[in-house]
Amino acid sequence: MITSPNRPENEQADTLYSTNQLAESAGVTQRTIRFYESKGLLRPQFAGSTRVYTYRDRARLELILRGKRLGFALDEIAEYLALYDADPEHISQVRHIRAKANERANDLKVKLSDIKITLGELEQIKQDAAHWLAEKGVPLEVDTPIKSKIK
Amino acid sequence: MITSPNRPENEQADTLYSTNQLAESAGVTQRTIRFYESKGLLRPQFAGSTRVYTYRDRARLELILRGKRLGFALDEIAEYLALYDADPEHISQVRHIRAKANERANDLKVKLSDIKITLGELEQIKQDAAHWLAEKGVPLEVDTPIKSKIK
DNA sequence: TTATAATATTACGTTAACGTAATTATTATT
DNA sequence: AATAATAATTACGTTAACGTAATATTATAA
Repeated sequence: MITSPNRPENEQADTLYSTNQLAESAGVTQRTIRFYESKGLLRPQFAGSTRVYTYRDRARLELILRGKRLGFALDEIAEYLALYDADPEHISQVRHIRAKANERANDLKVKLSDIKITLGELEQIKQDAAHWLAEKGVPLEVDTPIKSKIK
Repeated sequence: MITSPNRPENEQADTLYSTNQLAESAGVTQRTIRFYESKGLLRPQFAGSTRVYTYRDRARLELILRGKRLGFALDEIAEYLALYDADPEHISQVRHIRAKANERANDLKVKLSDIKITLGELEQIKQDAAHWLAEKGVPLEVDTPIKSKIK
């Protein structure tokens, strides 16, 4: 109801993945996949005893990995995923989702600010270094044969 | 040389901190402070056997905590701090710093993009929820006595 | 149908980043 | 000087997030 992960355009809606395939396509190990399942983050279908993943599972995995890149713990990511899962019946549930989404957004705004500040500092460092090198009259980078060839 | 952390305006340049004071002022434990020292992230002065921290150490601690908020590991943060530490003699060192700063900036740009995407998704979730609630003709939030009082 | 390759299950191991004592100096206060 | 409050040292404990076998089941290919 609320929102659901989009199907990537360049991928068949009905593509199915084995554990291994899903893992490789995302650049993680099977262990990681089954670990996420054990934590309830992924819930594949089964064909007998073999796990079968759909593009939905793949999208969820992407969300998980993005959360990781942003430094969130798996249980925080689980909460985030729950915002997509819910097919809420009751008003209180929808309110809860809205509130949670808001919390999460606020967390992210702090990170956004941290990142901007840090990028500014890094830029400063880079400029200082560049000036220092310019004063010495030397190029910013070493002129490697490979680079000059590419250029 | 290159760049150094700024002294916070509203803090004396000569304020000194004990381990405990530094910890409390940053909202961490002494253990954390000494742990960071053991990893080489902080290098306080000593008065006898007692550690003495300056505003510089405090600034470094802030950098460390910001790095943590962004999901960086301590050894990555150590690399970042090294960009401030270095008082480089050689051209190769300055080039190295510039290159590292650039790498770091690129990492951060990925995170920045991740954050923006996620913020967009959260916004979508919030809007969906808001519309759903609007259709039902109910208010977005529960009207608590406290909130209405504040208002 | 047997060999080969994928999957699954089980379970112990590992690393980072501290937590949590317990014990031992130091320093400060009465 | 005795006591109390801080600080430091030492060291074992903990949690998250997997890694790394080892073994057992399928599933598939020859």
